[in-house]
Amino acid sequence: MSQVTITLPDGSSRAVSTGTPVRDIAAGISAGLAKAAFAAIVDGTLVDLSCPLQRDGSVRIVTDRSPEALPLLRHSTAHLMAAAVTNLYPGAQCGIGPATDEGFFYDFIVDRPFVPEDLEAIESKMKELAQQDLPYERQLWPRDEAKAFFTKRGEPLKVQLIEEKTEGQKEVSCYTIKDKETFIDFCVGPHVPSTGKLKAFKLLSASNAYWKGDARNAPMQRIYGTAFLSDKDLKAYLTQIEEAKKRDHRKIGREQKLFMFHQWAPGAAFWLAKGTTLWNTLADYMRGTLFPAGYVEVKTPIVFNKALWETSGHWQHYRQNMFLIQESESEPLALKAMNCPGHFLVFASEGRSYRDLPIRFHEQTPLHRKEASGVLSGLTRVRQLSQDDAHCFVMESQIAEEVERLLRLMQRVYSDFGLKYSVRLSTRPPDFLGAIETWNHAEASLKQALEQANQTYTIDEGDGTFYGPKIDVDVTDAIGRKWQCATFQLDYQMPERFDLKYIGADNAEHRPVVIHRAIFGTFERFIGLLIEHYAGAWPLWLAPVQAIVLPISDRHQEYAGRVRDRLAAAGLRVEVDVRQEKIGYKIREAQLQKVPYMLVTGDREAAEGTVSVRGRSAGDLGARPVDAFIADALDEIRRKEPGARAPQPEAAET
RNA sequence: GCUGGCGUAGCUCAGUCCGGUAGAGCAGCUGAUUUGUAAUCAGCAGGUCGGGGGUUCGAAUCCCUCCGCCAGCUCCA
Repeated sequence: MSQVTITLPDGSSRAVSTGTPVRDIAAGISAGLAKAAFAAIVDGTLVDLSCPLQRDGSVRIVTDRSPEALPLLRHSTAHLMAAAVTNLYPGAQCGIGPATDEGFFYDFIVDRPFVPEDLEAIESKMKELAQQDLPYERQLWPRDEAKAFFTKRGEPLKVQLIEEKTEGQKEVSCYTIKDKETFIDFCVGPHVPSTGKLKAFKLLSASNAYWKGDARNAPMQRIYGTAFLSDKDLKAYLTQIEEAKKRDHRKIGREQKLFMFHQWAPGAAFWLAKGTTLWNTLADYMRGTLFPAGYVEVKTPIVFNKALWETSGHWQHYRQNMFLIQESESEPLALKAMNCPGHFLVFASEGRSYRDLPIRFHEQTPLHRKEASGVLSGLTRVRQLSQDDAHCFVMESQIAEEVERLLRLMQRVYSDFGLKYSVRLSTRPPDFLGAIETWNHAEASLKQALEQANQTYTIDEGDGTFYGPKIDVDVTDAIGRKWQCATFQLDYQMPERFDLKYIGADNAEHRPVVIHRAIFGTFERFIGLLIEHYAGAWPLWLAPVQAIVLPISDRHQEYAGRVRDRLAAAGLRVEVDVRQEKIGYKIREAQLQKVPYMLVTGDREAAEGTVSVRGRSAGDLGARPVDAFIADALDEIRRKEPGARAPQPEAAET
C-alpha cells in the first residue's frame, strides 16, 4: 500500500497510507484534538475532516481556536437551517446560504413570507437536529446525475448553480444531513463534521431578497441568523445588538432634540437648536483644521444649468440621482449633487501659476441626491447632505506629498474624536479611462503617500473609480461598527473635461490633477456616527449644552442667573433649570440628557461665590469657585477631552 | 424602486383579529410645595386614530389608493 508523508505545523512529519482521512491525523496526535477538530487545512486549502490524503503535503487541523473556524461554523449552520426549513416546509426551494461577517443567511422560495413564529419553529428544529449530532456527509456525484437529481427534486435553482459553477467538471460535491428526511445540498464545502458542533446559534430576521440579488429574478425569502463558537460569544453579540439599539442616533437625536424629520421632506433633516449648535461646532472645527493646512473656503451655487452637468459628465451618468428643475422657458436646471464642477469653474476663473499650487477649495454647502425612497435611513442615508468637501488642485509631482498631508490631517481629526479606522487603497478597475502609465504613477504615488504617513492599509484590487484610484477610510465606532467616512480620490478626467490648466515653470500650459477629498464624509452621517459612538454622552467640546445650572429653590434663581451669565460670557454653552422642582428631579433630567456638568447652586454657593459641580459620570465633585470651574472647563474643551482619549463608552449611564 | 412590517396625544404604547362615536404612563399646563445630588402631591388639558376614497345605519377597526417610517434587497461618482 502506498504512503504519503504529511508535515504538521510544528515541523514534524509522519507517513500514513494514501487515502487516510485527515480526521485520523488529528486522532493520531491526540484524542482531544480529534474531538476539537472542525476541519483541516491541507496544503493551504480548507477541507473536511473526511478528506482523504492523496499526496505529500502540509496539514493543519482547524479547531475552534483557528480563525477559519467561525465562518465554517456559520456556513454549516446555514445548511442546518436549510435542512430544518425543507423539513418543516416541504416544497421549499433552496437558493444560496453563505456565511457573512456577522452570521449567515439562506434564501428560499416558499409559498408565503416567514413570520416570527416560523423562525421560532425553524430554530427549534435546528436545535433538535443539532442535538442528534448528525454527520455532514460529503458525496461526489457525477455532474449529470446531480443535475438530474435536483431537477427531479424540483430544485431548478440548484441545477442552475451546478451548471454555472462547475462547468467542465465531471463530478460535483454535495452534502447531506440525514434525519428522517435526508437534506442534500450542492455545495463545495467544507463543513464541520457533524451538527453536534453547532451549539450557539440564533435566527434573527427574515426578509425579502431576489435570486442573485436581481429584482428581475424570482423573489425569495431570506432568513438571517448568526452562530458563534460558544454561548458566551453569542450572548455577547446579542448584547451588542441591544447596545446598538440603545445608541440609535434616531432615538438619541429625538431625546436630545438634535434633529427631526417630517414626512413632507423625506430624507432631509431639520436641525433643531441643539443639533445646529453641534453642527456648527463641527463645521468650525473643520474650518479651524483646514485653514492652517492651506485651504480656502468658497461657496458655489446650488442650482446649475444642465450645461455644467453635461460638461462634467453627470448628465450622462448620474442624472437619475439628481433633482431636476424643468422650467418651460429655460434649459433644464439641476440641484448640485457634488461640489466639484463648481470648484472647477472657480479654478478656471483666473490664470493659475505653478507657484500657486496646490490650490485647495473647501466647501460645506448642502448637496442634494435623489436617493431611492427605500434606502433612506435616519442621518446615515439622506437626500440633502453637506460634506466637509474640498478639491485640491496639484501638479502631478505633488500628488504623493499632498496625499500624505491629507492622511496626516485625517489621522489628527479622527484622533480628536477617539475614532479608530482602517484604510483601503482601491486600484485600477477593468473599465478605466486614461493611459495606463498615468494610472501606474497615480497608484505608486498613493502607496508612497500611505507609507510616508506611516499608514497601514489594505488593497482593493480593481475597486477604484473609472477616473482614478482612491483611498477609502472606514471608521470603527465605540461598539465596533464600521462606517465609511473619509475618501480621497485622484481625478485625471475632470481637469480634461473642464480644460483646467496652469502655467508651469517652463512657461507652458499644464493640466493639474484634482484630489476630491472629505474627512467627515458628510456632516449628517458623521453626526449620526458620533451620536452612536458616544451614545449621546458628548465630550465637553462637542456637547450642545456643556453645563446646566440647577438652583436649589426659587430664592437661588438670581444667583443661578449670574452664574449662567459668567459662564456664557466665557463662551460656555450653559442653561439654567428654573423649574420649581426638587434638586433630585433636576439632576435626574440633566443626567438623562447627559449634560457634562451640573452646577448646583443653593445658599452655601450663593454666599461663597461657588458652584457645587456634579460631573455626568464622575458624580459629586464638590464646591468650586465659579472662575475655577470656568478655567477647568475651558481647558477641558481645549484639550478635547474625553474624545481625545481612548473612547470609553458610557454605557453605564442610562 | 422592490418585498414585508408598521403609522392611535409631544414621546412610549394599549385598543384593530370578532365595526358600536378613543385609553394608560411619561412630557405639558394650573395649584399646592421652596426643595442639597437620578422622579413631591393634586387637578386640568391634550387626538383630522398618516392623507384621500369606498363598504356600512355606524369605521381607529373591513376594502382600495397615496404618503411616510422601519427591516431587508438593489443602489450608493
